[in-house]
Amino acid sequence: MKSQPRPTLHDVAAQAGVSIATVSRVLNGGARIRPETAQRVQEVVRALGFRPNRMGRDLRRGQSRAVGVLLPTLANPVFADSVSGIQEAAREAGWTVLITSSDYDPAQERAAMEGLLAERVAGLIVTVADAERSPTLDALDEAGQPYVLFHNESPFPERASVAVDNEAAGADAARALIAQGHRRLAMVAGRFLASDRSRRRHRGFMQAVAQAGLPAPALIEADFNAEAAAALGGVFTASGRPTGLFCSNDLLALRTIAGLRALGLAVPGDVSVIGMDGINVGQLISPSLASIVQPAREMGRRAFLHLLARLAEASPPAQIRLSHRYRPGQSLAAATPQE
Amino acid sequence: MKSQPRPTLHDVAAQAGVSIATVSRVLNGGARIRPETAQRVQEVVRALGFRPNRMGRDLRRGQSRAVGVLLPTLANPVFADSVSGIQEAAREAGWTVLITSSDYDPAQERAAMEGLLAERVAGLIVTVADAERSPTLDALDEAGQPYVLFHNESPFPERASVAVDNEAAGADAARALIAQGHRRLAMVAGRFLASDRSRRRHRGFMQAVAQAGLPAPALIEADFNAEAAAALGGVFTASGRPTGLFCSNDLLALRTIAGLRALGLAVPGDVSVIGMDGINVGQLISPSLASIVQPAREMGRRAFLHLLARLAEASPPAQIRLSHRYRPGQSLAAATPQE
DNA sequence: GGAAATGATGTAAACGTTTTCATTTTCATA
DNA sequence: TATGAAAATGAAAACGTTTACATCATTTCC
Repeated sequence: MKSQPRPTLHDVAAQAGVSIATVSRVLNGGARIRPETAQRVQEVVRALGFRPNRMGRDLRRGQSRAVGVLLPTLANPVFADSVSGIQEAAREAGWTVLITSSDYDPAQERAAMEGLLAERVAGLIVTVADAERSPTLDALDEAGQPYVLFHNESPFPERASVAVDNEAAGADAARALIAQGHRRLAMVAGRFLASDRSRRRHRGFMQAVAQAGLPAPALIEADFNAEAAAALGGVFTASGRPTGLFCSNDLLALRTIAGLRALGLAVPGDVSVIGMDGINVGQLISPSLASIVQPAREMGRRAFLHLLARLAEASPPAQIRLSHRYRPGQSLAAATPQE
Repeated sequence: MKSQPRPTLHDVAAQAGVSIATVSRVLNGGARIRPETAQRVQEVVRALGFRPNRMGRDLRRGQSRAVGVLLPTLANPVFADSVSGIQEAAREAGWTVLITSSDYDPAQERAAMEGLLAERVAGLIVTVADAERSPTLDALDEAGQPYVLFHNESPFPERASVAVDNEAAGADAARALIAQGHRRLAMVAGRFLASDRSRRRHRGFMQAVAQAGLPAPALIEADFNAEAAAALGGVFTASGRPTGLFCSNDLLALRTIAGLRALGLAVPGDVSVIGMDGINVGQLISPSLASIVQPAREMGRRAFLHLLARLAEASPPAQIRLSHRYRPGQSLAAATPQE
């Protein structure tokens, strides 16, 4: 079955005995049309199953009611959920969403962004590795492309963003561990402190620990792909090993727990672990994962809405901070007194 | 900073002292152009940072080198991975991917599909709840819209599809349990046997069990959102309760295991569990999740490539079956002899 | 009852490309 | 050098919309 040509404005106009301009006006509203004419047109539109051709419309308008989204990966549920939020808000507004992912690779990040620009998206929602030093962002600025940072925070106030307060989140993670009596802490970060997210969480974590008068936590950098156990080994064979661990995201926390298990350490028996993101599976597993929860879906919604506002020049760039919250889990238990 | 107007073919043509037709030809290749002219044009293109406007191009071509993807949800990693595969293949081919999700809701499914059609995508990759009875698919057929079923299998050979052999997968799950000495089995499905995937897996599972001469397994329908424990309670309080459980997907398996735990049953101590999909987190948790693995990413790639072939009318509709495989996990252990 | 204002609709240009067809240039051959 | 085929390029139409402007019909007001 070959797809027969879809009806155009001309077909509708001919059938309804009016001009294409009138049809267009009926469809777009806002113009004065005689009610009976409007109704007749509507009927033909329905009868023919007419849908405006987006290409013609966009070309004429000079804008494609589409936003581009650039994320590290969809494999991390926190991003998948964020995307759902974006899509939800976009659908309500009648916009289209183009999604690309960078797999944490700067080259792919740049290429994906170029692709979105070629698509003539009206604006972008981007999560970059490091918003404080990003060629990708510089290129966007230079091109004058409107965008909203997502999950990133920028030191430049003219760069709009939607994120949680990662520094405060790191601090809250520390306090959650400390409140359960943990005194020797450590943080596990992905292969980057080349990530502003990780860095901020780390900074907040360190500050809260220092404020509590505790010794400075070790920082364990564990490559996402390598065996987490290897990286953990160094810190955990030493005497006086940490009893409380903050992992910079939940997926990493799961890997870390698996690594600890491989080392013969029990969670939370020997070590308590808290992650960040609040992914759903964290609550299904045993021990359930304590985490600093990000409102991923809501963040997506807000990012889209803020971008829309920016595009309409209805609002100046804002650095929107949504609030995170601590979700207890079995992976974070009270420190054993003798430790 | 306002985005200044991007250069068009006209700008390039003027600057290079040729006509827009020549520029177009240089860019699209396939036409005979004097090398020196081509080079001059290329230089101007680079200098001006010209990128062809997709709207103009698509409008003229009458086709929007874009494919639409309709999935139940991105929250299930098996779909997120599938999308990555699609995007990867699409990027290589220079196509754009539009993603929508239905959240398992027929109304949203239909609405999302309408949205994609309005977008004038060239073709669709769709996962529907039930491919054997789907108004959505009927509508697509009627509109003459090319599409490829994804994760679905259709009884109609003219409907192209890319999926694993779900029936065989169900059978393999049964055999994996049986091979470990389990004799009393049950299957847990989501809120639907209104899903062809679940039905096929169920059918294969039942057949393999019957073939082994074992009593027919109970079917437990557990709403995804409700407490799985409730649904499980009925089967597991009775004497002679099952020792082997096949869950129709991994996410459901995780929920089920949590439900069993709530009932005071240990996995795999009291009950062995095998899921399906092979999501990554399954290998991070403890006990690790035994599963029938789908090659999600590869399925995505193949779905896109097959759709492309169909669009080019380079191949007739095929029902492509990719092979699944059994991945052992700690959640499936040998049955205790006395059981 | 006529002028002016208002309301409804039509005409045509424009958006940036690709592509058909016509035209010019090039170059080998007679 | 004249001829013509082949190669290179240009002119213009078309894709389906939106919208400024023009036009026509209707009402309103004196």
